[in-house]
Amino acid sequence: MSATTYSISELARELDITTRAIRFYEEQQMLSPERRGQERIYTAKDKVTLKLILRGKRIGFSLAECKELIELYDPVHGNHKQLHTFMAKIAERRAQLQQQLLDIKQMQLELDTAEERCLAALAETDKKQTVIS
Amino acid sequence: MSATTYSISELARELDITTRAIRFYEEQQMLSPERRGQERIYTAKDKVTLKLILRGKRIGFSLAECKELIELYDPVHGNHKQLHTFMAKIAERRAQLQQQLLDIKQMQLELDTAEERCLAALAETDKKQTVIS
DNA sequence: CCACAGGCTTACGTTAACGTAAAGGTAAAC
DNA sequence: GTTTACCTTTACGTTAACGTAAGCCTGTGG
Repeated sequence: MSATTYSISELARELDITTRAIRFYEEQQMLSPERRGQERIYTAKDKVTLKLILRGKRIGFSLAECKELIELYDPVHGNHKQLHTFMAKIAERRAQLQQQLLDIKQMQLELDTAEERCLAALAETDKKQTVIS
Repeated sequence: MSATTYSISELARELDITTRAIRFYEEQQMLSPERRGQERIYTAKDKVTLKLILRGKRIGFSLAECKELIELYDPVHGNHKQLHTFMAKIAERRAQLQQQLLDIKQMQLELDTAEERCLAALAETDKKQTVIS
């Protein structure tokens, strides 16, 4: 069970972020790596957490929201009331994601027509070019 | 052809944003409404532009990126070279959107399991509650 | 007449998410 | 033994996207 661990710069390289960013996420209590002396030692779980953060960011969540998402996967929260609020938040997120899906599909359609217009415009100028030359 | 127009606060109400935000978008050259004296007069086209901005924001684009998107719909750009760069940008966006779609679907799956775990935990505590009471 | 609702400009304030620099500790390599 | 390559902490700087406040103009209803 020799658990694989990472140094901060290893993780940074692998995930293509800066060490500063990783330390910042720790400041924000989204990570709490072990220490060997002063040095931070990251586990596979920490790496998963970081990936969750990055994915959250890609779909436009704030770090605070990402933190909430991470906490959903943390089995510490046994409180009855908390579970209910979490369920509510999950529902919220779900609705938000649904809206984003619609937005993205709409945007894709529009990129289609934008691209077509570009191509048409290019064909036009090409025709003129041909005539002139 | 009595074109329908809007005052700034009408638009703000309808789109659920502040007048400050609308003026800010104008500062950023994303809008250029007509004026009647000092007052800004917005057309249906302006409203469409605003909606584009808001949708762009929902899927995580910066205002600068939204501006580029808007310019894609602006028929002013007849330059050959520009059209090519625009096509490149469209391709970029398309890839980005594709990644977002994957991210969102993954996130939805994970919300599913998170929700299940919540429900399971609730069921557990409920059982105990029943036994105790 | 004047209060009031809306519009305008100018300008400083704010939050998020890091960037960047300074100053220093440690361990292996040359 | 001193460069090199990491690591650390502390702290001020920066950008985006508005918020907020101040001060002023303008039409309109009571």
